[in-house]
Amino acid sequence: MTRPDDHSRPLAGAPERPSGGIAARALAARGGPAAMREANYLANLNPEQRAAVETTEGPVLVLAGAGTGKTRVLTTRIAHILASRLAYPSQILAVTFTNKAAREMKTRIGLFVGAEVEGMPWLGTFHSIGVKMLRRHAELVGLKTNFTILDTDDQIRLMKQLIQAENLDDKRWPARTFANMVDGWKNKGLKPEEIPEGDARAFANGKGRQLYAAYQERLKSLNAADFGDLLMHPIAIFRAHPDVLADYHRRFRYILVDEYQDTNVAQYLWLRLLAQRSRRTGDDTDEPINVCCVGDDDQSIYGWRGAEVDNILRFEKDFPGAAVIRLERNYRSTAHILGAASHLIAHNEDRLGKTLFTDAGIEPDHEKVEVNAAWDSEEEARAIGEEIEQLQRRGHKLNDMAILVRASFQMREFEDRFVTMGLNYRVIGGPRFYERLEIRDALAYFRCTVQPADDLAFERIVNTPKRGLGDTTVRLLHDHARAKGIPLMAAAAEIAATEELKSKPRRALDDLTKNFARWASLLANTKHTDLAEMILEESGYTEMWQNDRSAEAPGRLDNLKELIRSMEPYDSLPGFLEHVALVMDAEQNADLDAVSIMTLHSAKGLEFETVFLPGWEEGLFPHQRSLDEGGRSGLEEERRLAYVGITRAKQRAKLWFVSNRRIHGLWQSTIPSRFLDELPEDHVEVKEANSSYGGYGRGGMGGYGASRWDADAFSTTSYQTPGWKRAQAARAAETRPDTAWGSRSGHKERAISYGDQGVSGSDVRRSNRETDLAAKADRYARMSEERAQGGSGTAMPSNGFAGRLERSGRGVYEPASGGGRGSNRPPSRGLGLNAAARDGGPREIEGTLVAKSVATEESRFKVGDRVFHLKFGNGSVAAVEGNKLTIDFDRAGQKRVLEGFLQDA
DNA sequence: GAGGTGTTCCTTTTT
DNA sequence: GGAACACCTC
Repeated sequence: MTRPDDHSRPLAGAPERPSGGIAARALAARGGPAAMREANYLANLNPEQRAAVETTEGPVLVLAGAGTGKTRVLTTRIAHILASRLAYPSQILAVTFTNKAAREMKTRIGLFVGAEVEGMPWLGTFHSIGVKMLRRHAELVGLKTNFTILDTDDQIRLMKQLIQAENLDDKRWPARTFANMVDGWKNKGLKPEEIPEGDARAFANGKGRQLYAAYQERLKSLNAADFGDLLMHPIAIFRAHPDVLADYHRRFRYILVDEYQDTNVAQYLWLRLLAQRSRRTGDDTDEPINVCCVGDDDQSIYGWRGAEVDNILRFEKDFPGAAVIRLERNYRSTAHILGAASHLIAHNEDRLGKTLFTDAGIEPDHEKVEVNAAWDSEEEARAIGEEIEQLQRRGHKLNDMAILVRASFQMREFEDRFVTMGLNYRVIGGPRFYERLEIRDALAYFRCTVQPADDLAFERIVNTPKRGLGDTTVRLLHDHARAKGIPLMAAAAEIAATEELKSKPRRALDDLTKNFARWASLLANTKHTDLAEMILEESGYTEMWQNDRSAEAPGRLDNLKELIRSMEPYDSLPGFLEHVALVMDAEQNADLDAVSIMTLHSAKGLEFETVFLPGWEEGLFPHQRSLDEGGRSGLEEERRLAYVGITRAKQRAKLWFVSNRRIHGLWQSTIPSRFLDELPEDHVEVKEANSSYGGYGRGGMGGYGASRWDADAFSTTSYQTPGWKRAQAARAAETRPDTAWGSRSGHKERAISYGDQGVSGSDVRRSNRETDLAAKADRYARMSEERAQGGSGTAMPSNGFAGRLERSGRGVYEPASGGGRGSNRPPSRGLGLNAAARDGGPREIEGTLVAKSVATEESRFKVGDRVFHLKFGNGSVAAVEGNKLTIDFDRAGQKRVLEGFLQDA
């Protein structure tokens, strides 16, 4: 591993800027050398970090690799600015993406400078700072200062109304899809009149633009803003009102941005407006722009929601003369883990290039990155569960272990397993507290109390609990409200005072509106928690759940109590609601020792002693959809995700892949991820999948291969082990495309080709186990033979990338029976056909094509033949209909399967 | 208006 | 397989 010594080299050809020079001068001018000497917080920094902290003047880009002390640099930098009296706390704008990051920064700066953090009003997330600015200038975009912030759910309901108002089929044009589109536009900073023509046409027969504009109008009339607006509006304000912008220019002396690689266009525009100026202060000198962005292009994993890596790649152009500082000295992981991660990420082309290194050498007790194989996802969960217990027995804390999955459906298997085992776990980033139904209902009540004009909140709870105020009544309210230009609540009150409704709904409306009026009158002089409780009681909401017999009702009641409790720290109901709108997460209890389960995405920024990375299979990871929709850049983002995953580990990274996984309810055979191929041999140990042979399934814990985790088993296996060979063999089988996820075929083909392989009885997997295991060895042997004939399946790091990409471009899977065209068909043709069907063609065509190819063939099996099936083992043919066969399996019972999955026994 | 049944979808997710 | 949603019936 090389150790770059020029830690502040520019990105590309830009003149080197003397790092520290200006800073030193500034320091001398303002704080004097004494400030430097006293600054013992600098002593703990390495030279690169120190440069990042001390280069206070002018634009700075800090490329901070995983585990190189990014947060430390950011916080120390702020502390340094404060301690050196370069700026007051209120003159520093520091933005993060998540509340968690903001909180952490606040805490850590507090450790340096004490109470001064309280005075850092401009440290927060993009959105919270956006709200703050917007509340100050709301009238400039036609809002009132007390505008409400809509969450996604409100947003979708609103859009649905608009779509229906246009007489569009809201099934054909779902509000959710439209919400995503609008989100995407806002991420790009585009107003309705600015969206590309193509986008505008794409939705609702060309009504996209019109709907977007109508939506914005609706928001304005509701005095509401969605998340995107929290940045869009400030941008519009800055552009239209230079005086406002100039005011912020005067205010902020330093701007710091965390996770710069994740910024989207809107955030970028917002930042640039704030940061790009010749600062004209009273003394009329142009000072340089002191913007400091910290990020890691290798950890950019949010492209799919609008993040533009390009922002970080382009930093020097945007801010000429920028100092670029690379942090490459890693303090987190062992050399094996770093070696594996670095080698993997080196397969990406679009990167600024960093090489992580560690000062710690390779110690004998450092474990290599492990690659493990399992038969199916159940075994994977079981084996990982047992390994966790082993580690626990050796004294490791569960809190130090994490399972990082690509997709959340993978979590379930682990949860099931851990529940059975009695192993503590916590799921991070599951359904968020404030997104729960009962919480949202309760919040809607509070919103209506605080803000009677909040129509969306009103609609949400007008008939919850049931009050006999159904569609008819609500429509009447709408009409009345619209006709008179008043909010729903007011309309309700008016209508309740007339004879327009029958007595029952009229009475209900009257009660409801009077209740809200009464609660509102209590706002000023009642403790907010008491009031909240009162509202839930008196509205009948609590009672509704008390009377609910369903299993989740008690939990919901608990959540409501928790909600009231979480309001304690706030001083008013409105204050609490503002917080909730921006902070959707709730703290988890950290006292419990538990394994963390989370997605790779939510693992960014975290670290664990031991990290389990299951599901490294083609199609799942890299995810098929990323490949289909993102092409090469999609693949690269997946690879960055893999990089993020591995670099979460301090001591141990354990990768897993399985041969069979159930996807959308169907069992599918899978092949190891190409990313496994891209790992360097030196730092990786391929574990033997001895569960295939051990007494697995004979019940009892450790039933399969207790030796597996013995010290001996950790010894010198490598790429020559049976495990690796099997992996390669399985991969080689890809040349004859017989796996669903490995192919580029769309969903439709998969569903049809594999439809009959689904397991109908839930008992099958268990009863089938022994068969599976015997079959496994068999199957691998077959694969090896095929591999011998079919050329090398090896893809070594240097060339593996290109090879794999090409190979993934295959045609529709065709069952391998009767010498079908599947394997012989030229890839290009297959791909073209697929791509056309997938991208443009009507779905019907796609279905027909495939259905035809599957259905017209005659079976080569006849009743009575003995057959072998990968999942169900051996059996005999009971009936034949075209290529669909009914098989009496020896262990799995009778199944209907596609011929393509059968072989001669 | 409520409750039961059919249909469709299925990556990642913050604010 | 299963959740979420839409539609349909009583």
